[in-house]
Amino acid sequence: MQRLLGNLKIQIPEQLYVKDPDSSDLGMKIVEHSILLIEELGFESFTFKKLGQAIGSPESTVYRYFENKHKLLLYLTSWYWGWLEYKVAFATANVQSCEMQLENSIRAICETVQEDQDFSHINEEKLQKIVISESSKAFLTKEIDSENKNGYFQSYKNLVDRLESIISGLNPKYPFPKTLASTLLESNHLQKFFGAHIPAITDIARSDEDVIAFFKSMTFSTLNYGS
Amino acid sequence: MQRLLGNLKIQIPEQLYVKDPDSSDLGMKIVEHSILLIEELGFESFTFKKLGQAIGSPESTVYRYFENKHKLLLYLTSWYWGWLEYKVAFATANVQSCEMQLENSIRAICETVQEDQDFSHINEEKLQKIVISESSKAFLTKEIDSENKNGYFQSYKNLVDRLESIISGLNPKYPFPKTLASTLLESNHLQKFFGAHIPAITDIARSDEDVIAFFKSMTFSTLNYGS
DNA sequence: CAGTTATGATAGTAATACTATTATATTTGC
DNA sequence: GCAAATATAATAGTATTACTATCATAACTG
Repeated sequence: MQRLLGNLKIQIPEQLYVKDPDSSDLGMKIVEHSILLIEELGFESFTFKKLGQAIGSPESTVYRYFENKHKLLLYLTSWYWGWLEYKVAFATANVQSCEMQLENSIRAICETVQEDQDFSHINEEKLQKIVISESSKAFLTKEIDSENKNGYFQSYKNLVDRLESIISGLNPKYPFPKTLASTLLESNHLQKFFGAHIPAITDIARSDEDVIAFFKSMTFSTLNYGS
Repeated sequence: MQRLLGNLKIQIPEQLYVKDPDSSDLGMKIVEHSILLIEELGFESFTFKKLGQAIGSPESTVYRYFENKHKLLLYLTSWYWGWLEYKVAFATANVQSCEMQLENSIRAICETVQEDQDFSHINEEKLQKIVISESSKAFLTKEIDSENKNGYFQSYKNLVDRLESIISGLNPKYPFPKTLASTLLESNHLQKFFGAHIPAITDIARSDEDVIAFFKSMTFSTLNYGS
């Protein structure tokens, strides 16, 4: 998939930041380098102090944009979900056949970002790696209920809704369209991670085609569209 | 499922502990209360200091059994996988039909532990909740490759192997038996978590029957055993 | 009963995740 | 063009975490 529209801003729930990082050069630098650093160090070893060093600012400056690193992670994952929803929308636009819509969506979900597609300051390739390894830590917390209530997961819900309607378009009687959608999204990450790090528990090698074949077969046969 | 055999010890890779917690009363108390505390506080807020307070020992004592809380989590999840493998083995023993074996396995995987089945000092109900919310944190780390090399995930692999052979028993030509197995295990947790905390992204209510219906349909249709 | 091992009691340290304060730029409105 | 507001830098400080170390005592073992 080629470059997306140049001047399109991905919406992030404003509860996730103190000050919109898109509103200043410094804010964008914070986001840009947080992606580089989290990808490099892993989320546990990533700190605002290190991020401050990377951008040449004191850590207190970072705190003026994000309350803490958990919210920064939520911000980054929300950006990714928004971006992916956009990719799915694009991949299904003007496609008549529901089957083709779903197939294209699965490809969009499973496709490994190949190189920085330069959506401004965001390195999508590294962001995708972060999402694979770290995104579940954004919701697997004791604060999940209040955070969900506060709308922190809106971007994820939007994406699931879009996938749900594509799935239901193909088989309106299928009783688990959302479950299938969220399973596709999360399992894609897990299988990619297993393929790269615990190969004994998956048949997926490193190519996207394996993952796509698995999820296509799973999805279409579950929906009784035998693949 | 009723109580398992009384004097059966679940094997845990010995790299995961400094001193076998099963070898002393204090060790078992550590494991017992770590389950209660992690379930109560969540893994992030759980500390060895709090655990020490809970058992009336200084935190240095806890360190004599476990190097750090990450390894303790690996120990607990390994115990759970070992226990689940045992449950699956039991649920499929003497069952002739491959279909029935797989169905029973799916039930065993998805069944919510109803009450403490009192496998000695382990509260399986709470341990299962921990596995649902915290187990992926045990592998989603930057140290995954060396830890995998060191055999930290052996219990998980054993379980996946067992499921794989059941799946392949039903359809020997299916190319993704391990992927399907690990997807079942992980997605079951995720969907239970979503059902309880982010209901907008799943169709699963709180009953096990929904999850079982979803995974049965997914599994059998993928294996061309149309359900 | 001596020797070993396990545990308790206590202290200490570097790093983390913040919060606070003050000074200095930079931008904006008039 | 300047005062006022705002953003950032510089620096300090604090409670907690995740350990490590030391020494005394209790318990078990041969």
